[in-house]
Amino acid sequence: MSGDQLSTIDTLARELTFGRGEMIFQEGDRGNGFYIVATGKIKVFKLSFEGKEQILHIYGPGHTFGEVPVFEGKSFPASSMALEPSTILFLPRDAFVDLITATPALAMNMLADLSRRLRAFTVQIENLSLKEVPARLAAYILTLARESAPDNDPEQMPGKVTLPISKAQLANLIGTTPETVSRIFKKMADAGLITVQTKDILIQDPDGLSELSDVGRL
Amino acid sequence: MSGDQLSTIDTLARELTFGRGEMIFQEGDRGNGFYIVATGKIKVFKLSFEGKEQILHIYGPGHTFGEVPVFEGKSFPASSMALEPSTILFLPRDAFVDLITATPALAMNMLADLSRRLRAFTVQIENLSLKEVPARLAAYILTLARESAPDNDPEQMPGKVTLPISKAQLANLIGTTPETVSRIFKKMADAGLITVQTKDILIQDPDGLSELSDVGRL
DNA sequence: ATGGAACCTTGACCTGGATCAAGACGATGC
DNA sequence: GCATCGTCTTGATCCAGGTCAAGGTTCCAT
Repeated sequence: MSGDQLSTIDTLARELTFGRGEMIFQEGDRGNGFYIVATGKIKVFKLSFEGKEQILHIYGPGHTFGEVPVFEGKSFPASSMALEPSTILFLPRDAFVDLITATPALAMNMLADLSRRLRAFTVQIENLSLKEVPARLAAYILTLARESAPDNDPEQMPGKVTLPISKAQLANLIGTTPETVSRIFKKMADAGLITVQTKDILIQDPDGLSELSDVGRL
Repeated sequence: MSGDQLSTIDTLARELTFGRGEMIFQEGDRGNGFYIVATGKIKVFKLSFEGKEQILHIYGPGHTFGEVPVFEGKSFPASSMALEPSTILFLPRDAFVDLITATPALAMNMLADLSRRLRAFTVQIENLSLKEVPARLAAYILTLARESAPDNDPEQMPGKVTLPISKAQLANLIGTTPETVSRIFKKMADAGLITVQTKDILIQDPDGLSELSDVGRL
């Protein structure tokens, strides 16, 4: 987004603060606006009938979320909660729709953003239905490493990553349980792929990890 | 879309024909345009390393698909194949981007369309990770029934639906195997929920089905 | 530093559903 | 009508990973 667009948005937005664990919206709520993370970290997730959780996204500063109902009408398809103390900008629907209608470049940005999100879901569905847990975990570690590489240059992938969330949240994100995450980390370590030190993961064998993320058998 | 927009699109589009089983595009292909189903039926899907398939969408006449690369740059995140002889309109990227930039209403339509698709993926992820196969199957049957209800009025849900795809494709769509689909249909019939006659499904107990789609235990 | 609350790990057990293999059914052409 | 091919069903077996239960760590706040 250009600086111009951002400053216009500033005048439209209301700033909200949430403590760790506070709900931002609930699945089924009528959405009359959407959100931008200013500081902190939030998750968007679904709960099953029995209370099991599947995380759909985890977003930090700069990310927008909750815009599906803005464009589609209807209600939020999932719920959202602050993972740590966070400040969130809320953009009311009507003013934003006016703005985006008047600003083709903003509309194109929004289309690109939703498209990226569709791609991300595509990958998540592939992971959940076509890969086993070891492959999903390997893929997650590699994604983390790639994201934190300077210039996103895969050649500069760091040898150490730090988990940005608890292992329990990580389990929910990749569609499994904390117990299983723990066991697979152990197996990966035994196989010489990584070393786990609390929240830090040393990547011993990037190629091996990469193969595991495709082939999936440990 | 208004008639005006459609006729403009007509002049931009190229018409393509595909036989049953023909590929429309492959995951990773550079997308320099997107598609509208004119007649026939197509699937969008991912393949695993070992060749297992997960269907992401099945689309009939009127649906657009393959627009993610148009807005995001990059390549198709999944592959697409004709399920029956189909005619497909292809819209080249550049002309369409010009048109959408000049036509705010069209941009809003596109945003609404992508938002609907995000919602659909949200449901699919929920199904894959939070529900067991019986619940997914029940949900699929109910979705079929609701879609074919007059005016989409749930009160008018028909007592019979006809599967629009083979049971093998259905299995791929809900993330399981033909064997399992067969067994669960049998159990549902034994429980008095439905009767299966080849491609026709008589819905005996809509409420029971609905409960199964939430609670998931048969 | 110390007590407590999250969070994480490990073990034992169990089950949903995948896989493999073989037959039944149904549609299509000859 | 009969052979053939694709689609579906049924049975037997197996295993990834979920669940339950019991310690072990880490991180705070006091």
